[in-house]
Amino acid sequence: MDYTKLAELLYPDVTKTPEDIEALYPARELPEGAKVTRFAPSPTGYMHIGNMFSALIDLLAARSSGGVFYLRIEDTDRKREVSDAVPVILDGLRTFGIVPDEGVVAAGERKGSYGPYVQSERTEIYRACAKALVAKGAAYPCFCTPEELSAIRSEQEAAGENTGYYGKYARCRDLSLDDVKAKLDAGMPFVIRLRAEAGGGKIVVDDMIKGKLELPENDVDVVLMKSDGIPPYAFAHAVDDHYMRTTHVIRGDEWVSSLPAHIAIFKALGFRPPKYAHISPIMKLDGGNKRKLSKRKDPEAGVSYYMSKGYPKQGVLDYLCGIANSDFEDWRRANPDESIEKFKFNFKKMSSSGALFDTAKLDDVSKGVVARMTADEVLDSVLEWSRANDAELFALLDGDRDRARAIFSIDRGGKKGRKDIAKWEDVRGYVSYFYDALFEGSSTPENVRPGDAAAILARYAELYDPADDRDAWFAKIKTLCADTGFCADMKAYRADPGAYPGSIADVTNVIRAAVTGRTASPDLYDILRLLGDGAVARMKRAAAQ
RNA sequence: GGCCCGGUGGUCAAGCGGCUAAGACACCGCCCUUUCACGGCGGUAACACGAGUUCGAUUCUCGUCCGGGUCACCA
Repeated sequence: MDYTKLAELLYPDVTKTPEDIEALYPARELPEGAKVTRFAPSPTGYMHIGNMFSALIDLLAARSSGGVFYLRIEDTDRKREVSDAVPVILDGLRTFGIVPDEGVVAAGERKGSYGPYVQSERTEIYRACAKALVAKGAAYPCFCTPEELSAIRSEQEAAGENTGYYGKYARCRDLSLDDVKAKLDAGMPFVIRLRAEAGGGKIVVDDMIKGKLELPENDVDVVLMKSDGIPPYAFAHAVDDHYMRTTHVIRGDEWVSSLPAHIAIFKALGFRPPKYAHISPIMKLDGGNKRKLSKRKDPEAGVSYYMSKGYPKQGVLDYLCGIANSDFEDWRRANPDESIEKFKFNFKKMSSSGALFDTAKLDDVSKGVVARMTADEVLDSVLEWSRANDAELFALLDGDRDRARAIFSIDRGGKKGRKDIAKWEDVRGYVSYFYDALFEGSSTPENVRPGDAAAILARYAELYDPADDRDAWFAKIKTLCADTGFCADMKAYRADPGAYPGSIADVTNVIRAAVTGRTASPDLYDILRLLGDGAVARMKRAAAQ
């Protein structure tokens, strides 16, 4: 069989060779040990948190080694393609601060000299490689129809054999040149398949995360070019990552089972495979069992969820970094203001089993991040978020920015970091009592008798003067205690709680609850000053009830 | 079902033949505090099970069980 003729028959118009292409993409000039990574999403219009996680690992691996992180669009499945999906990916990445330095860096913006970075624009390259493979006898055309293939599969299933196009089931493997010519002339569609080598043995791959992986050698004649002339994932992966000079392929571990086929393709092409890092999926607890976060069932599986809730980017990033390398938390404590790109990321420290997504932990990390922000940073972020997600809140805040800034300034700065905002969605509740439109009404602490509470409020409404400074203000609280029989000295109170109707803590809480509707809030003195007459009105109203 | 991978407190996790088995989140208690927080201190709580190897197994081997992934002209 003259494979060259077969190749000519299949791809008469292809004149380029893999060597020609090779010359176009010389080795990258990077420092020793630099990692070239890539995030390669398909444009489905949806971004999974797991995808973002792997993009983060790409970024970390590249940055911590002085390498390059690029983004490639894998749009080889025309059926699944969604229009305008690329901006969704880019937006998701950008709002969480993951910005590639090469490839498709923004909608309509490409950078780098290893492109094109969109697979649908690379068919010329794939065709040249496919042709060369056929000419070498390493690949061949297959005319089997989907019906024939599924018949083969059922036959194999019935016989209890492995499914796939291999061995005796690979019917098109040894078609003669004339057979091929006849089928081509008849206009039959075809795919190009890899002529798999014997198989039966084992291959060992040293995964960056999972360590030694012992896998069965590939014996399936996998599809290299689909009948639409576009390659499926595996072939595109091999040629793109080779020509784009990727050093480390980081992807979900659902790919490890197809790794032998990928390695076989690299080998057939004469390319050296990259290093692989297969990351475990992010899981969720469901009815006592762990399972992969599902796009259909779990809203929190989508990156858009975190965008719409308004999680600050550093909160999400830090949480994810903590999942990636558990010593990240210590590093963050030691370097509170450093960019995560400075973190010395280590593949070996990644877990080889799937981590459960812990929203309580995410919230805690995120609260820590927000607690360190200045009032202006908080205001700007909340404004930006609410503009798109909470029009009422935006109008309130934007209507008087100075007042909004003053609200966010309470207990902020210095060592008093309050941790009550995890995400911008929480802000509405946090500021509600500062705005009559959002105020939910006064309440009374459970451990104070209603009569006492009313007396405290009525008296304090007379006593309170917005002009008082902090000391004068507190002196009046003490006066209030004396007037109502409550104990002004916490130590004395603790020594003999039964002797008083309550303590100064109860007194302040009565006022707090009347004014804010809750028993936990930032500094009362500051709140009262911001509320002014409104606070007094609330106290009077609550006292009258 | 075949083939891979995994199993340390409720969760994330250190650990690599000998330890009172780290730490973080959550929870509980105490302290600090004019309130609420923050913070500090302390507490409850774990090596899936069974064999083997070994003087000694959380660590090594095998089996069981459980969990996950994958078996397309989808990625």
